[in-house]
Amino acid sequence: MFSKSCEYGIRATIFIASLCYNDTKVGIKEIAQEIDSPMAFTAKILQVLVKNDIIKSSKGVRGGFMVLKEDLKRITLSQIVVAIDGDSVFLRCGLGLSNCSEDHPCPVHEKFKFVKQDLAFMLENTTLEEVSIGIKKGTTFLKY
Amino acid sequence: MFSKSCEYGIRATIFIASLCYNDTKVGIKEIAQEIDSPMAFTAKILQVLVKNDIIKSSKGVRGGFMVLKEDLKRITLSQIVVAIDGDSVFLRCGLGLSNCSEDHPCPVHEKFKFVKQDLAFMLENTTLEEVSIGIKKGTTFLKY
DNA sequence: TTAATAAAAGACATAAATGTCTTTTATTGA
DNA sequence: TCAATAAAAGACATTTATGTCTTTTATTAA
Ligand code: FES
Ligand code: FES
Repeated sequence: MFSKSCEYGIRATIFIASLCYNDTKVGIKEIAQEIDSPMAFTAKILQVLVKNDIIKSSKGVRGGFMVLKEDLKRITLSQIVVAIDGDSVFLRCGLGLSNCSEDHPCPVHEKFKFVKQDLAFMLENTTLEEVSIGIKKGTTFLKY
Repeated sequence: MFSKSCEYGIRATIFIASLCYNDTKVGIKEIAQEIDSPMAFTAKILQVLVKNDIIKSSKGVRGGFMVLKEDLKRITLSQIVVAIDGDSVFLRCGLGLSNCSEDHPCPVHEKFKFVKQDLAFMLENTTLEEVSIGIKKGTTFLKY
């Protein structure tokens, strides 16, 4: 469904968000531990998320990553996915034709249309707040 | 969504199926042309589909690939996908956790569940017959 | 029975995704 | 001002997916 990069990116963002209630910044080492991901690789992905205004970062002593409390309702899964993997998951032809359109449909176009719409709708309407609550409460998990 | 292999595999199978009404076998060269795919690579994928009883093949003069008419209703997109990519698209955790379960859900488990179910249902209930009709009639396309 | 044919099989090549390491830059607190 | 810290940046390494080429095997028709 998503690339590894995207999976790590979502997991990292949710973890960082789950800590934002106490305004704590968190370092890449702890993030990688908590989501069980390769540290250096995850760091690269976080750079993209920072550039896309999804998470904030600060360098130096007491630096780290954080999500702004006011962003919890604004940021959706869709924004994270698009930042890392692009919009191909929703828009691409399911059979790999160069462009997916009603004018030149592949044999599964009508069927895939709904699945892709559902996925897009779900991602666009799922906020960071919603998915980070479970982590804070301990009812959902980010590793194993 | 699917791997390139799987995309080519589905397209090839649909094309072969669209010809099965006149019991014509078709060679790899023509298949690759009609679905605009790399010929040698596509040949490899077709080997897998033959092994999985999705298409038939015969070697030598007047040999080629075909789909049995009686298989048109039996074969579903799901079978093709599983043969090539496995069942990870339906079963894997959307965030890459090692196993997706109600007992140890990731933060998007409840949301993804429905999307994955819908996809699985669609693929399991879409027959080769259904998707090859459009190709025969010329209302759907396998390339560009 | 042989030559032509076409898929199967396997070795090899290339590109893309994933992952690691080192150096640089910015920040902070002593 | 300086040393310590941590992210950013960039070069590099490894693995996986994608794609190609050659040889082998099976089939057919002459
Ligand atoms: S053309 Fe293939 S999904 Fe739209
Ligand atoms: S545990 Fe992640 S989708 Fe089920």
